[in-house]
Amino acid sequence: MTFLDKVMMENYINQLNEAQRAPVLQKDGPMIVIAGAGSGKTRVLTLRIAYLMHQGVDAFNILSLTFTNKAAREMKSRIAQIVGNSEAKNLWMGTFHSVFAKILRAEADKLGYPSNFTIYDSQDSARLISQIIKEMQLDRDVYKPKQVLSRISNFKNSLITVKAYFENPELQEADAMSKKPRMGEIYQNYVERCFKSGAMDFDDLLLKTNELLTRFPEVLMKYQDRFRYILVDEYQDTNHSQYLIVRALSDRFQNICVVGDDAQSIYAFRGANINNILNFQKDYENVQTYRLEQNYRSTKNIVEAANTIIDKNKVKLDKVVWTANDFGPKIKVHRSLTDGEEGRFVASTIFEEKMYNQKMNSEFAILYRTNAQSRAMEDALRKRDIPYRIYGGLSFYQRKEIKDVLYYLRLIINPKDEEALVRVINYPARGIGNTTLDKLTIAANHYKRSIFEIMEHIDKIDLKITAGTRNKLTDFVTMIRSFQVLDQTQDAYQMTEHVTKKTGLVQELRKDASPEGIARMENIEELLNGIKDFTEGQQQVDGARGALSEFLEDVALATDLDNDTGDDDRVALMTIHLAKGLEFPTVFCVGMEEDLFPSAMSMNTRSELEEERRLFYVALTRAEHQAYLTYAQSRYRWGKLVDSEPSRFIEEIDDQYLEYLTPPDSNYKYKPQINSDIFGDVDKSKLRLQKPVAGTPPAYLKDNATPNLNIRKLKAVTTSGGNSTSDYGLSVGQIVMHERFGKGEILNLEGAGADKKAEIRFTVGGIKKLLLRFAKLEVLP
DNA sequence: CGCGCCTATCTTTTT
DNA sequence: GATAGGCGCG
Repeated sequence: MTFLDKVMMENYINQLNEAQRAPVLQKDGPMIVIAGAGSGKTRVLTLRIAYLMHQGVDAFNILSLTFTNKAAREMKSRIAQIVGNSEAKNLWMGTFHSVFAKILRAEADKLGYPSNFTIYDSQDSARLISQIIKEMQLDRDVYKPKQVLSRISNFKNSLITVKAYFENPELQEADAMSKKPRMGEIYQNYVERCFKSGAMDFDDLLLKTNELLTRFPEVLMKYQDRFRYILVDEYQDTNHSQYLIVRALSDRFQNICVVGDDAQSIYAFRGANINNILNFQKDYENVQTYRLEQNYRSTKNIVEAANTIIDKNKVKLDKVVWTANDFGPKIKVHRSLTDGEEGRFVASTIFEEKMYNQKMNSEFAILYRTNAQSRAMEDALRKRDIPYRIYGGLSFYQRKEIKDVLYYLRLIINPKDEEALVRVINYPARGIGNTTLDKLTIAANHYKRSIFEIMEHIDKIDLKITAGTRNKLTDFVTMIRSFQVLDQTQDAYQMTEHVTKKTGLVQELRKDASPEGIARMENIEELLNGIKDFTEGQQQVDGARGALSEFLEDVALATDLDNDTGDDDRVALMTIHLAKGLEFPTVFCVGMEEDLFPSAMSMNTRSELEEERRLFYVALTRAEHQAYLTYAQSRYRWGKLVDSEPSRFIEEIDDQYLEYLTPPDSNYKYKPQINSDIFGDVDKSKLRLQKPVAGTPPAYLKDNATPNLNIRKLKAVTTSGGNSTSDYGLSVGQIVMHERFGKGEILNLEGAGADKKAEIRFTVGGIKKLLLRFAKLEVLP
């Protein structure tokens, strides 16, 4: 450590404010940093790691878990600037999934997995579940593949293995009550099939890590000793499985630093448990708590408006975010007639800002609740010739033609990968149809082998497959085998080029001369270019030769955000979820409508609604200078024009922070419809959105109820509409059944009449507060 | 066995 | 409005 280094380090630390400095300087022991939006937490994490290294901690002993791989890369390069690249390289940094996938590959044999195991994406999992349901001849309307998958995912994230499931009568009872008595069998089949295919799904990466650390104490010791300092970013979004991994690894040295913001917890739907952050102080001894409350990102107007939103939530940590920045312009609210018009408003606003104020495209972000909303925005931006980039949604790697290539590559690395095999065995068509595939699948299940292994021994098993077809199967096996030989010596780029040619994929695509077909061909070219870049990049790293397996690992866990080079000037379009952690001078939050945001699926319980509200908080706090909230009176959903009402979130912001660009909605839900004055002058009092009055009937009971009433709403009305004053016949201690959450015990009842709520502890999913008006509960004896 | 047409369902968010 | 799966015909 030279004198110069020391001065530099001190210089960096002196640039921090007092609140930021404290967690950087505390070297040992458990600590939690509650970091408000825009409070510079990335700086704190970066400097904390740099300072640890400065104090002599070996980079190999530091594990830093981030939310995206991009965040990890950026942090690493910032640290490299301070401590030098050769040291920073040795840091363990990445998402939970990528870090533990790496560890699982190293230890795979202990769990009976091959080290080249495939990582199934959600699509693979869904297809497999769907296939299993079909094989078991179950009713697809009762056993909805997506629902089944999400239940299995919940099991895994709560560490409920198949064995644990069958040892737990309550879980089985809950599934039986919801008319899915064979859930356990599906779960078992799914797990077996994944194992047989040498595949782990996303949840397995965490579940199997837990299994590894519990079953093999010597392995746990090894990694405890390796990761003497652990840092976890976005701790509020960790699920139970991740929580246990962190606890186990940090147990020996207790040098654990978690950073998060309960107000930005938006991943409960995938098992994230906000209690992990709320209860951190109880989990370790002598926890130091730090609060970063000064926002450096946004204007006073935005920070204060956001505070008023989050104040509406009941569950939160004590924290007040403030800023010394200017007040800035008010949040602009805009209403339009249709989603198309909304798009045109956004596009022309961006156009004018660029024209008159010399703004760059990259200064704008358009954020929405659902991916489907991007289309209207895209159309409008294209018409104005405004370059944009969509993040997430149907990402590049999910395009059909790209996946076809990737499935071939996956099969080469792991021929047991059944999802890959099924996808490519007859594409391009080579005369191996469904009948043959069914026979192979049955044999594979019977012999508990992979389909590929059955195909290798096709001559020794009598499957009533004709000689002609048998030859075709053998040809296919030979082709894949030849690829595997090549893979020993060639890099990912050479392999992919070879595979696309030899399999006939390229020839197949060339046949299609339509614009779409040409676009598909261009996508393949782009994929090849991407792989070339990757390969060349890898070959700069020691110990890597840019092999195919390295590329696939990268692809499986890459997010769209990870591939953002950020070097071209484009407007960013993405879901609010994806926008977390990012910031933009101007943010358009579009589709601010009831049933869309908050989502119709998330209004059943207070906790769901609070999560939506936190999501809105995240959206608003992405803006540095100017935020727009826009909504449409009707929009295309499922190809049909549907009426909509402005989001309750708009009215939850105090008017002093808002500027209405259009008169408020004359078709607003609590007011009678007046068609004449949409564009007319309106008096000042009308410029306020009306607050709902207690006792106002729910929107779906009004006379001109929209025709898109979904089943859930109808049921809610019929079961509870007439008896809003009754006590629902419930009492504390009763065991009840909920159609979505399963079995639970009533812990507490509060409120009265239409507002009566029950606090229920569910066997799966934990404690939830439900509004009895909506929750359909069945009392169990 | 392959292809094309029909339909149902999807839309909440993602590693 | 897109896509995946089912079904029927050649």
